[in-house]
Amino acid sequence: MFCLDATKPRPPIPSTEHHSPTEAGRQRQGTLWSNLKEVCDLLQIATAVSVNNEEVLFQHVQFKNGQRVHTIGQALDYLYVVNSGFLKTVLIDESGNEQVLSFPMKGDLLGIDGINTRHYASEAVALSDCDVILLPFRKLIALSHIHPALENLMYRVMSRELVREQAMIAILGGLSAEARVARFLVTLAERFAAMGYSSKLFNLRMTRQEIGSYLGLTLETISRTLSAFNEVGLITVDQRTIGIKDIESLRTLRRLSPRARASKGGAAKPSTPAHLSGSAAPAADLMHD
Amino acid sequence: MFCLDATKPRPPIPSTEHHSPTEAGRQRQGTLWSNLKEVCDLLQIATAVSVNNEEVLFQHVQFKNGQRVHTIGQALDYLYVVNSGFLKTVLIDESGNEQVLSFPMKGDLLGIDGINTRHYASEAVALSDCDVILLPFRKLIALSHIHPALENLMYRVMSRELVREQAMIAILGGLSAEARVARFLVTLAERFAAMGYSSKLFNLRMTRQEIGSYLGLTLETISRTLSAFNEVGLITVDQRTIGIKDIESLRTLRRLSPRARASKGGAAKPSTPAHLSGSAAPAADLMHD
DNA sequence: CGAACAGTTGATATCCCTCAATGGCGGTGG
DNA sequence: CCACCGCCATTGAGGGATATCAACTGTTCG
Repeated sequence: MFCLDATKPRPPIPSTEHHSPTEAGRQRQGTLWSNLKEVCDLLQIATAVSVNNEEVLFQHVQFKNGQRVHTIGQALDYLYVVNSGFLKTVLIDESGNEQVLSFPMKGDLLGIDGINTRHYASEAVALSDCDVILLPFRKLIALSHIHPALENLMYRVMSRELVREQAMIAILGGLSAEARVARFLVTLAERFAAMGYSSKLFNLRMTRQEIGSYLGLTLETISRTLSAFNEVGLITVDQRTIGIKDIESLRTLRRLSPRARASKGGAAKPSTPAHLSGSAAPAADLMHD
Repeated sequence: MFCLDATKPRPPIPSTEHHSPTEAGRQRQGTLWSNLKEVCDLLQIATAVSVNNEEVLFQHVQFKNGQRVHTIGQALDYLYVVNSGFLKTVLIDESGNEQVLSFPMKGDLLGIDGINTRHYASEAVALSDCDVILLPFRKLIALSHIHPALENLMYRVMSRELVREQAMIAILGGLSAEARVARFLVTLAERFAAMGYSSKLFNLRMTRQEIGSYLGLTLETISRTLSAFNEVGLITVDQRTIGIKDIESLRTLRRLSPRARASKGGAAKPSTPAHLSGSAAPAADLMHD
């Protein structure tokens, strides 16, 4: 039902005992529920002490493509853990423009930006059908008093999110359009890999417009840059299907050489990727000295 | 007893003197110490329950201009609360370039980006002589078990920081150079006001280079933009001394009109600020539709 | 099938970066 | 004291990266 169709049929995670390969939780009264341990596992942080508590169960909720998990200003009652599916979080500026902040997927925690004011500061929208676990905030805090490992996990997840945003600031502040798109693809590939999906071939869940907003660029620049990467053989592009051909070059790319960017029907694709300039190969057109 | 008097005789410019008169703490054995309540007050979050604990004291440490409070990769032993002075936090990218992430000042909490990995993810450098309170991380967590208000405060401070970074991402992702500088000045003015200093006249603690890194611009662009704002009468500039003349226009500014930007000796400064285009006055040269 | 939306590509405009020269300011040492 | 030096800031000229505007195609979905 979830649609990472670009990959071969491979069970995404080393399947654990008592639930489906991709989704945590067990049926009860027609809805899915997860215990504390499953939630912690999902958050991907190696909890020193494994939490075992079968009494407390957290309810799953499904959201259809386009539905909002929470909106700006809404009172904070829950945090949310994504169990499956893809979302975006956005800020709406004073004149109604959307700024995409992140593309949460399986294992990500939503809502922590609302803890300070007790009202969500951003909006979370499903980009595909999603399965999300509800964590009643007050109950969660109470639980953390019983399970120090959970308290520890909360701090770490929030800190991790902070570091991610710092990295985003560095990308927006210092990198060229091409480098931003390259990093975006690498990060996406790594996240897919961490989820057990193919990191070589995947589908983008978001529009060029949304990618552009996320990276501080226009949709046309996203489209052009992907085409340029395709031209040079770094990736393949077909609409939203992306194939990663040379992740190492993407990882270190600072800027395509002018020749590579200009080429159209001309001398394209020599087998050696001398078209690129990355940190390892100091060339004349590097961005930072 | 202690002297958290943000209302009092205010030094118009917190310029060269090393310590402002608004410092918490009491002397003991030649060094300053603060109790838990003072720390919570400093963090500026209205703690529902006031924490009273005279037994636990936190040590102050002084840093001179240029000294580092913590560095990237260093083991996380403390969080730090700024009691006085000004700092920057920076990321160092793979080729040694500095990316400024924030300009912490009184009441800001440093080090939380290190909680996840137990190693600081960024570097904090003093931009003036600073007085900083050491919060031993483990002790802090232990204390939070005794004082629920402190636990609450920790979550809120981290969430607040997250929201600040989201705002930064939105600025970098969506605003023009002029709008970024304008927002920077407004934010700075508001923070000075919150600290009890003048929001109309203050000294920048950082170089144009550092502002540029922070805002994703070059030092020349910062300089030019400040000059342009000065030209139009929004601010006065003399080296690092900034006078705010029209904070409302700065707050809503999207872009200076081409005319205003070009003017040099020409028809400058009509008394009505029709030079500006902000969200309230839709003009032809707005950035977003 | 057609309308709305998503994506591609081209031509042009422009914002901001890069490179360069100059001047101010604060230290330091003769 | 003043010359000198390094760092910071200002300003100009020019170019390049990216936005903007526009046309066209492909896709989706009622």
